[in-house]
Amino acid sequence: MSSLAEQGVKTRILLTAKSCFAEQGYDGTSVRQICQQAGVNVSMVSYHFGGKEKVYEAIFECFHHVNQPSDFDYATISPVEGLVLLLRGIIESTIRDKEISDIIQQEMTMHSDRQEYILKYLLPIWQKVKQVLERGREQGVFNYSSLNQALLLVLHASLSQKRRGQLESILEPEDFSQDEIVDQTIAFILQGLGVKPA
Amino acid sequence: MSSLAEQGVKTRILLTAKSCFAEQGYDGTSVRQICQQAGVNVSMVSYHFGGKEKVYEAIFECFHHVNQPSDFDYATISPVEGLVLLLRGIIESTIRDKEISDIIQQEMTMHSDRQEYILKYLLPIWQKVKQVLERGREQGVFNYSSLNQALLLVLHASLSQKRRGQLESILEPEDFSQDEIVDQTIAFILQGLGVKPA
DNA sequence: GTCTATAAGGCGATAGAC
DNA sequence: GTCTATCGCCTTATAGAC
Repeated sequence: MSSLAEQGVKTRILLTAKSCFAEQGYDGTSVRQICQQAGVNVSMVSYHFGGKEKVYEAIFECFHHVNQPSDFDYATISPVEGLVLLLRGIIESTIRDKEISDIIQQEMTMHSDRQEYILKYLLPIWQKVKQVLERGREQGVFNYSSLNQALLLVLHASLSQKRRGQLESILEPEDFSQDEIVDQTIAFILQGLGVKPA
Repeated sequence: MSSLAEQGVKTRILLTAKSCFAEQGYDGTSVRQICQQAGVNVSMVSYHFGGKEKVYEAIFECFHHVNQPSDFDYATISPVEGLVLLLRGIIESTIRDKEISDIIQQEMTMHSDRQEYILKYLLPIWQKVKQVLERGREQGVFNYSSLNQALLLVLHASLSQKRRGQLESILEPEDFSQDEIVDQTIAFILQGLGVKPA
């Protein structure tokens, strides 16, 4: 049922494009390649989406939900709990949909016009992280000098899964479950922020 | 003296290409654009380098020194000191030459053939970081569950400067010196690894 | 070493047939 | 909704003049 071959044309284009953009980048992927790989005629991209750029946008409209911050009430939970919730959401979404997360990572290092589009989805989450960090410092549970630097460090650390592929050759054959990896990442970040173990 | 206009043709191409690749990616940059921006005839790329791909390789041969690990003797320094030395080298090199560091970051998320070329320069350093982490855990100064995960976290945290541009809109107008930023990054990582403050 | 001119092909997009 | 055929542009690379 979820096999590519059984999906409709529009979905096949969308899923194939997502995979290609993630592996080769936007400029490194041609409309022709997407369509060939999706088993679809070249003209279908223009017909169903209106062009290559629109396919790109459609990918995000379709899959942005995976990266949405969980809503919580500041009054009822502590900064540490809030941060853990946010981090868990961010880290799990990068593991759940590696392709989207790769596309985002690529676009963020380039200075493309497409970046603006992506930021629309990411900034609200980053803003939340920032607020939690600030509140935590006010309450004395987080200990850092620069709010900016802390925010950057926290966001980068939560992307730590990204380079597994490249480091494969020097990594150990450990096996931790996905949940354990998420927990270890969160623990590292909390320690880095100077949170005392409970 | 270091103005682009006063350099030789080969150097102008190299510097301009580095800037373009960093901003737009390899596939997003054309030979024609590089040459126009460098004030040089299109054919000069083939003549001096042998093609676009060779220009890319030449960039790394030319600038890899900035990312070389400082050599130190394991017998005379502690794991913490060794890690600090390595991290300082990595972090400072990403700040010193943002372009190279952007190019590396782009290529690492894509699955291109060019990646192999970059890894040649990076793996030795990552290997050193891994060894120091391992030794530190044996001696009880580092505290982490998964060596792989610790390595990934440390390497990602040391790239935390990378997203300043995108986060600009939500960052505070703080001003810390470059040295302070490096120190804060290292402090975060050490704390994350469970190192007790001296 | 540097230039112009051009080759050979891929690109995104679409008009028009079915 | 899907296909073929094609347009016009841009790409990398180079042959040959100076």
